Amino acid sequence: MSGHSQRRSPIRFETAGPPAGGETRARVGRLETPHGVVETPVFMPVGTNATVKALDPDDLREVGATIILANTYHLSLRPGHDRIAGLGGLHRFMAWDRPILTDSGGFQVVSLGDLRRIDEEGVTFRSHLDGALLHFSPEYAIAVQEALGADIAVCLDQPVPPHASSRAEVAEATARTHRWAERCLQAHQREDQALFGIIQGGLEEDLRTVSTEAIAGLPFDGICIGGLAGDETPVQRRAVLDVVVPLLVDDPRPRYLMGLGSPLDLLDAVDAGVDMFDSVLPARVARNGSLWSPEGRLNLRNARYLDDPRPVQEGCPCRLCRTFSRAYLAHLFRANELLAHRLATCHNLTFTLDFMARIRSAIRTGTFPGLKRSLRDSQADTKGAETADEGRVKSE
RNA sequence: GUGGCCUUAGCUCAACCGGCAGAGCAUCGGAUUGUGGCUCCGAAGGUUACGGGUUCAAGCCCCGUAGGCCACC
Repeated sequence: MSGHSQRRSPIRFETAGPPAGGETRARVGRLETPHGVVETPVFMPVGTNATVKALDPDDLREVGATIILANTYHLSLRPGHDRIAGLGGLHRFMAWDRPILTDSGGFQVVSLGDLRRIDEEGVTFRSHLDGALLHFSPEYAIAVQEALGADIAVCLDQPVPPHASSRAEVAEATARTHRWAERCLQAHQREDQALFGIIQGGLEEDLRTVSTEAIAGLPFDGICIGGLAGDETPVQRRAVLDVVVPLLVDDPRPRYLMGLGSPLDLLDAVDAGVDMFDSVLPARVARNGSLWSPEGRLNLRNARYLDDPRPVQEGCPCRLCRTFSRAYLAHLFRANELLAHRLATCHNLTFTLDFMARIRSAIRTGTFPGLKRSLRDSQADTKGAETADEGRVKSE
């Protein structure tokens, strides 16, 4: 461990910690990276294939994205990390000059299905593109990410779906994740790229404790909390965060909960003390016709919107709401038009990033607990808007 | 005008020798959390063109009517 204790971090993170013993652990921060500053808590849109699906970089800036996530696994297969490196690196390749974080491919190992074998050396699995047998090791995941050249790389880990795994399996995957974390640190060379380690441990309190201490004990630039945003309940997730975050309370590094994206989930995790998030959720549901608003969720494929001249969300500054009606968007979805994807994605990302901006503002002014209570009581999250309306009517 | 074939869910079509009328698409609703890019799940939808007949039982067999297609005149 002493071998890498000399690492100089290419990022700086300043945070104003909340008063100890207060009502919330929510905090704001300022993350300086080689490609710019990121205000936290932050939501990172996911751009798997070096594109946030349906959007271009102008759209991304317009929706308020300050940092995005791209995917090591996918880009290594296509177009290939060496090709991207030869073309000047990921930032230049995709024409996005702001910060990027690359995921390690660990998640794909569990999400891409059955044909995989995990041993101490790494993961053997089949390409989702052509079925070719491939191998990912911690060292290879780092090499790929160094070639891509994102501002932040993360370790190859072994996430475990809590409900499909025994305690012994979670313990084994967690211990292996720690060993791989050390190998990733040893392998990582680029001085202009940060490296985050990943905590595992499933839903087991003691394993989460062990994992937090193991990862926080290594000289990473940030701490990821993995293995959540899956099939656990919000209560179970919060219980894990209430184990992990207090152990990091004096740790100056950013905390990144991988995979979380629904507004109420984000709110609760910020409250628990998390700084960074990513998720495919707002973009994916947008492409399937679900539009988020303060009143709840609108399914634009529903017949009720076919004659609705109002914008999806009154007063929303996004490309969709400032120009087009619900009726028009409903038509685009039914006609399977590509523009529906772009407009809906712009809206949901605007909504999500604006939501995070409101959270940051509330934290700064000390009103976050009130914001949290009012949002939670309104139960407006991403459930159906009409359902929420009916609930209100019934309660009167 | 004559002959042949046809008419089943909104659409395109299945349904063995007469034995509980189905599918795809469309419609309606739901899902989606470190992305395998038009996905997944569910629901509704029928006087089988119409009127008779035979039969324990008819989408299916018989008669008639209406409509459609093809060929011939």
